[in-house]
Amino acid sequence: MAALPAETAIEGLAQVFGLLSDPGRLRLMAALLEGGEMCVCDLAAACGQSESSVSHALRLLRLNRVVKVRRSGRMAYYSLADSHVRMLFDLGLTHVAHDAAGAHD
Amino acid sequence: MAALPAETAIEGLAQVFGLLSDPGRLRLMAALLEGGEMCVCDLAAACGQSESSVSHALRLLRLNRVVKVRRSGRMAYYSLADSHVRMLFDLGLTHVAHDAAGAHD
DNA sequence: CGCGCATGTGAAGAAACGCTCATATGAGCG
DNA sequence: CGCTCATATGAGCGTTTCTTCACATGCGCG
Repeated sequence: MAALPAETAIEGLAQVFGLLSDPGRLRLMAALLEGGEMCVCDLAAACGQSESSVSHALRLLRLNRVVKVRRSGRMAYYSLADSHVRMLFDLGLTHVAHDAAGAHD
Repeated sequence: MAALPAETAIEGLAQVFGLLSDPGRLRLMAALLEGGEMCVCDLAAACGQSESSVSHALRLLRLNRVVKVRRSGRMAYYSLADSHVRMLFDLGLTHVAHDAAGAHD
């Protein structure tokens, strides 16, 4: 990684932030931040989404190592894979708060 | 903010991360992180985008207080509004690096 | 003082995204 | 053993988002 590592990095960043740009996925992550570990149906109920869309969303998050899954019988228990999400949340909220306080469109 | 501040916060977070989910905008922000303050045409040249799309992108970023503008004659010099972007960048890159190292799909 | 460059904006087409419906797999239970 | 529940996946559709083109504004220069 010498010439333009920025290019690959930029693409990766866009992908990661893209995962965080959907309210539905954000709710799932927020629920996991609070609940620690939850199964798909509880997640769906807690976030007010269909189990299908939750499953689709979790697949994306799983493929990007944002969440991890533990299986027990026919249940799948999801949890956050690392602490980056919490930091990203807090940092994002800081900007949102600052933004709302300052001004907006 | 008592009952469900989460809902408003979630929407705000999604919007902020949505701004960061586009490679074009990310490149602009990266250029500003390095260059400090740049005009639209230099930004367009540095990021390999049309001046029009740069102008559109900068408008979004401006409306969300991510960048600020200083006008001098017919030129418009843009710079980052605060340090959140740099922190978000670093944190995002940490996840990308960790993700790439661990595994992916 | 009119022409050109830097920038800003609106509209339209293309592409990406998320949601829902239908269906598949696999585990537990009667 | 067959049925049902929890989850996973694929296809189709509606909506949003990005890019481009065309044109508007405003400053500076000859």
